[in-house]
Amino acid sequence: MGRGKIEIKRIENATNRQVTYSKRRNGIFKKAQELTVLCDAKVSLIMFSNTGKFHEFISNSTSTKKMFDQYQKTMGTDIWATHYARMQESLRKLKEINNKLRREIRQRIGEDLDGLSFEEMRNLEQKMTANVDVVRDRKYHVIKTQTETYKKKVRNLEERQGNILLDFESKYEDSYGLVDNGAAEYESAVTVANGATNLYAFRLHNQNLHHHHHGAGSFGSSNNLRLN
Amino acid sequence: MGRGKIEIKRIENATNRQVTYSKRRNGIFKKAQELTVLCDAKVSLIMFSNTGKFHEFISNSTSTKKMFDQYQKTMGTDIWATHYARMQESLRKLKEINNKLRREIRQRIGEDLDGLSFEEMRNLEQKMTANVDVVRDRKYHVIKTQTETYKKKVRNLEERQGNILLDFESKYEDSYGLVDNGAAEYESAVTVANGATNLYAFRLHNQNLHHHHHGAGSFGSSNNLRLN
DNA sequence: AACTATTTATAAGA
DNA sequence: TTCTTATAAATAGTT
Repeated sequence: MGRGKIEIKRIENATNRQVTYSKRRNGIFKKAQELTVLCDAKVSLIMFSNTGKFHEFISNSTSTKKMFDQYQKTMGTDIWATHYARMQESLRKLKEINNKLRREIRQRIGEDLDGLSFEEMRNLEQKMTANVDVVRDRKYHVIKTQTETYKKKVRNLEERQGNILLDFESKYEDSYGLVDNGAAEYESAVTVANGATNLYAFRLHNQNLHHHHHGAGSFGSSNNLRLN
Repeated sequence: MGRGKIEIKRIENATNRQVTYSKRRNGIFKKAQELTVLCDAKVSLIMFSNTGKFHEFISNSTSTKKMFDQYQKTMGTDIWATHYARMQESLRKLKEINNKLRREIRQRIGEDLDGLSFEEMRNLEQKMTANVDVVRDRKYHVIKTQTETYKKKVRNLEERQGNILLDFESKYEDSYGLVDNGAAEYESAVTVANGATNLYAFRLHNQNLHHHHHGAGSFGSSNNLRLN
């Protein structure tokens, strides 16, 4: 249909090809529109030219997304239908689980008990009582552990303090008059600040003294704090 | 293009419409194929007739799925991408809520308590104890209600039974010899079976007797069942 | 499903 | 691109 008959094969001249694409594209769109109206059909027409240019026709009675969905339903294929369905299913299940969890919690805080029989209530109460016991035990365990941790910390601190005192005494025992000297006080403070670093050294030469301290009770009831 | 010019509007004759659909469908498919070859283009053509019949054309250089993907990329990924993203988000949120609910329950059954401080444990225990109290109260309420319902039922049954007996006695008091008669027994059974229907009548002429029964204790400890 | 008188699409040229 | 126009192609109505 034109000045001459053409063979249906790729048009090598790019300009020609582009012109023909444009003309025939309009033609096919017109045909699609006519089919839509004449036959009350739904048509989705998507095309990309060889240069990547995009054009589409869609019957005004529908949308491209609808056509995609309908296509997939018809073909029974799963482009993303299965994925979509799987997500829907996941959502549904999660919501269901969610509701069950919520109900369980609500029952455990004393709401939503209307549907329960006496037996169910009895079971629920028993479970809850047992669970409270577990929590209570755990609580005691925590406070006990915490107390022991504090106890150890206190013991360490006391030991270190004792060591510092001993160290200080041995360092300055032959210059008693300097005890109130500012410089001496400064030294002491530094030692405390560096306590962590020096602690091990202190320990080494006080190992034997420790029992002595303990036995003599020279640091008072250090191992029997109120934290017990 | 035909024996006569036609107006582009819905063809009302169904047969005609179907024939035209068929002819034009072939025409448009041929055009699509020619466009594909001549212009090296990619075409996806999907159509549904008004009767729901499906037909498609796809350039042999591509596939419908590829066209879908390319379409979405071209359009800025916005057909079901947002829908998809929204679902993903919903899923994520639901999972998060779910985990929180699970954790709460696990804590309430005495698991997953490792992260809790003493204070938190104390609060949890207090909450749980209070909640158990609520459940226990509710349990008592249920058993009490249930007991009272049973009590009422028993009272009704006893009353009806008494009425039947009274009725029976008054009916046959002057023909004592018939008590063991089969017919009499049948009558009695019928009366019992129709108890509900006759109950009101019985009640009417036994209203005064009721207190008497009660006071005399002639039906035993009917109002002091073990259900209390 | 085939026929064919017409309409429509479009190839080539401007 | 758009218009023109000769000609090919499509198709409405008919058989």
